[in-house]
Amino acid sequence: MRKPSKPNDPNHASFISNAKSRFESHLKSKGKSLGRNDEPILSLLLANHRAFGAYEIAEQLSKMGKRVQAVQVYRSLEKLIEFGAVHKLRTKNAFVACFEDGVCNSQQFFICDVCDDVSEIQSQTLDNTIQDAARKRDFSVKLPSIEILGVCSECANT
Amino acid sequence: MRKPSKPNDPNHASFISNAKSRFESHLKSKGKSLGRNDEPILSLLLANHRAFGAYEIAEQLSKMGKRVQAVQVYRSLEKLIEFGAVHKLRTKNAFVACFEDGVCNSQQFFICDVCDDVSEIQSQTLDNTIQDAARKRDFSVKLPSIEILGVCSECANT
DNA sequence: CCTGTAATGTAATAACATTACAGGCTGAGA
DNA sequence: TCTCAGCCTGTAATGTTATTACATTACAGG
Repeated sequence: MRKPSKPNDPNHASFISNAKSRFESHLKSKGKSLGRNDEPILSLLLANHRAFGAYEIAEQLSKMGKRVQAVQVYRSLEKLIEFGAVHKLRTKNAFVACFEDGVCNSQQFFICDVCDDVSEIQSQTLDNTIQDAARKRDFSVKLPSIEILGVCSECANT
Repeated sequence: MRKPSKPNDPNHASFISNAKSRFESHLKSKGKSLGRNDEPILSLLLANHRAFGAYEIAEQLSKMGKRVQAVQVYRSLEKLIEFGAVHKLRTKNAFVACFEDGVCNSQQFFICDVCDDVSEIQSQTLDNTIQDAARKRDFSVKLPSIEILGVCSECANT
């Protein structure tokens, strides 16, 4: 199983620039373009492995000299989410970068209560299990949201 | 597979009174008691198969002559959720009664985008799959939240 | 009666999210 | 090159969800 890129990975930098250029070409293909605010927001999220609230993002960027308000953050997030570069965690009302390579469709997260670390998984088994359950009840799945709260291994061992 | 009790079930009334008395004895066992607001809120939720926002609950009850504010609703909901009589849907910021018999630990929902119907399932397979995935990453699960948005069979056939 | 605990009521505010509107940039097509 | 449409931006206001703070009421047990 390939681990998703984390900020301490040696090739994290190249991962980030890849993610950005994928996003940009996606936007172009949809007649849109990379906005002035999109890049800093994506960077902030990619530089961390945890989720940020929208207002927290605004605050962080403002601290770094790039003054933005919440609404602008939400605008960028909307595009980023649509593309799959960012996911929304419903249990936290917060947003986290996607660290998977390529296009990401699934939405399966383990979220540590202690350190707030978010790790995304792509379990085909889990997907299949859900599809099976859905089929049994004749339910057509649009958007599965799976967020498992608990304690990660690092926090358990301290 | 046993279907959860729905408002149109012939034995729905007895299901409701069971749920209420279970909740009441649970409270007693914890040195608490059924509050003036708890019962109307639980009744409202049990009488419907969909999720209600907290403010919507407050509004409904107020209409019925029982004036309550959001904070009071949240207070009751907290108790009801802790007991397992009500679940919170994070994708909707809304609350739905638990229609399972007995104690409910799991949190697996199919939510219809069209009619807002919520159906809860208790898939052991799904639980196991998640536990497996968690074990692999040494993650200790506290609170899994699984909400599958889509279209239910009834809405698909119309 | 007094006291401690839980429940209640009311007001205010925090936290999260969206709408409305005015202005600015850019690129495709006349 | 002009220009107009579509997108992006900034600002303000508002809507929605959730919580805090504090004063009050209800009630059981000493």
